[in-house]
Amino acid sequence: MTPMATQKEIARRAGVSVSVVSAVLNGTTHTRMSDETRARIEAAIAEVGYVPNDAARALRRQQAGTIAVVVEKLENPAYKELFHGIYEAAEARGWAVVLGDTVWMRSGSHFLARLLGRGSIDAILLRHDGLIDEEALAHLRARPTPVVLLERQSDPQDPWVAVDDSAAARLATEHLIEFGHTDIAFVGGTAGQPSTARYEGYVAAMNDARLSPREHLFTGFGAESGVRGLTELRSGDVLPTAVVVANVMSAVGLLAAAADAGIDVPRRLSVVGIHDVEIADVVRPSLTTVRLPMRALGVRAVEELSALLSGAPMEPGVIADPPPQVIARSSTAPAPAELTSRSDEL
Amino acid sequence: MTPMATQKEIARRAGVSVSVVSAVLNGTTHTRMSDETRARIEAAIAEVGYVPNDAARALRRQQAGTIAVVVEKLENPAYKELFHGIYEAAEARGWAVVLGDTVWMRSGSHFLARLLGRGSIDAILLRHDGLIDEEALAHLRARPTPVVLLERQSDPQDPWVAVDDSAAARLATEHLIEFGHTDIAFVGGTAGQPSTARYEGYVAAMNDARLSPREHLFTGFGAESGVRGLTELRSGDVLPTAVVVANVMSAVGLLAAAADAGIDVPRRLSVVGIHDVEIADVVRPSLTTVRLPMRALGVRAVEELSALLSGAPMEPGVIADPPPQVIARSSTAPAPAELTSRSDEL
DNA sequence: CTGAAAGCGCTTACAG
DNA sequence: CTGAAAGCGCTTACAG
Repeated sequence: MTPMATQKEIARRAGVSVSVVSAVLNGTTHTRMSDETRARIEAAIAEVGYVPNDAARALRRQQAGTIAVVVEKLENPAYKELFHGIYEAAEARGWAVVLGDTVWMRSGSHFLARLLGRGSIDAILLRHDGLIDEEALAHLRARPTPVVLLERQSDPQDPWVAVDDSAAARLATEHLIEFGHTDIAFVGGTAGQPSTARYEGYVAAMNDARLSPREHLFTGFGAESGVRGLTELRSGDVLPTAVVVANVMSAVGLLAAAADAGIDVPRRLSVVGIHDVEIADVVRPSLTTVRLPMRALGVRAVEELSALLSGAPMEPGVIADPPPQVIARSSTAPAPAELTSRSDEL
Repeated sequence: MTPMATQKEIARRAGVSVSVVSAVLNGTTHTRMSDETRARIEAAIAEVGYVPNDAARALRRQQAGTIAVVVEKLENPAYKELFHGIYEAAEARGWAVVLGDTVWMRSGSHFLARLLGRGSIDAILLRHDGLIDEEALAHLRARPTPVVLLERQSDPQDPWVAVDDSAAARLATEHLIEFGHTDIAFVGGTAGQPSTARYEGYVAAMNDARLSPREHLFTGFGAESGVRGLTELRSGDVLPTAVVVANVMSAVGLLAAAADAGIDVPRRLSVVGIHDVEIADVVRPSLTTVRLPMRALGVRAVEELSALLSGAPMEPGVIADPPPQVIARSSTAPAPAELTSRSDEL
């Protein structure tokens, strides 16, 4: 096995020109050749253990066959299904997928350079919750590399696809309302998509039920955010009987904080998290969540990218099918009777 | 801004040859030139918004400046720090990092092709727990692309670095022994690294304390594995008073199963998980863990890769500094007195 | 049915 | 101080 064999070497061994070697490798041109020639070439290919040079191929074809997926907080378990969907759809189209975290995209990083440069990445799928710096975003927009955003954009200068965050929060809220809750809070996220869309869904559900929505408590992401969320709720006049948490890890953090504070979930406080992930099923009490079609989001995103690359951009939009779905577990229950009637007490 | 400007276009605008353009871009050759020329070229570069073509560069330089990191179960929270360490060390050496999951590496995938091919990936960091198929591994080994394994190898034909899994499990076990436990089980993982190393550490600690180790319960990974682990433990004659779990998510799953079964953690059963991740602090009872230097592992792995690429391979080995460390939380407590003396009861 | 040649965009000896 | 040229490994019209 010759480590670095090229088509030239194969051509030499098989006594043909590189054109023919390339032809048997790609099957695009020179399709007609004698079986004997083809066999000789295939033997030589196997003999040297040929692997193509992707850089040369990318340069010549003017496309790398690779797309990048960049998300904020790679460790977010909600991305598991998203990645799977993206991977499957990309493979089906002949693309390799590479992943990265938005924190790697800081100005001047080699990672960013690879995204901005041409030749090694054909397109980018980007999901962020507002923590990415504007400079990096501006860099991206200034490049010809297509970028599809995995979140709703009010100003659709960038193509985007998104799950229905608003509907998800609406469902979560309605689930609580059906349980008789009237004082429901909304906690978590930052000012920006997708948190804002979720808050809007919550407000809509509250308004529909003629209930007063509370202010959006921007506590950020992660378990710590849930802990802070409960602290803020307890520092108010009245502790609500239920809370919608913008993010599943925050919801788990809020659950822990409630346990530590001796607040009984779900009897005194019901909790719903957005995004159904494994951990929701594993904490105690188990967490009621809203399942969002993250896998379908990944598939749609790749389709959008594909359309974009072929010059036929699709309508940006929200994934309607499958719709978000409440997964009821043990963290939600009917509102405590004594509180819904009088609405006081800590 | 001309979307696809090349050095040729810049040279034309500045009235120089591409050699000089390349020189100001890279600063390697043609270092002496008139300030006026340099200024004119820099102006042209800014004017067209030049970005290099990475494929052309990679082809010419015969290196891509990108390393791939492939792990099993991307969603494992223990990787968060590992990725961070790898990223920092790689950036410092001028490499971009791309991530992928081992399940993407199945034969014939475009992702695998990109790893196997030359030109776009200079080297690979690979971590797996035995779930990767041998065929993919054989493919990798047959290529000249350097691979560093992020786990201990008994047969060091591949370079490797690893955290001290054995010491971690030993510490976990000793922590329980200090609490007076004598009947301690070991649950989780598969037959293979790093689970085996952890089991060995457990056995060593038990032997040192003249206690009888139990059999390794191979239940796999993830929360489900912990649930199965508890089921198996309960189906035995005697439920141990403590358990070391090979994997932190499995430990959380075991905690949930214990709660559901009405087994009091930590008063009836103490639980320790390997790997300190955020979730350990957020479940209730919070989970005692052993913290492993995953960030240092990432840094060392990149150093090893760097040495390998420069033809001076380092000694493979275990990261001794910082050493593993027990993070005591609420899932471990002194052994129940009535059980350590009589050792029966369910 | 097969080969010679151009060219993707870059870097780097080499010549002047 | 600057330019012309070769060549990295591939694909693809084009010619025969």
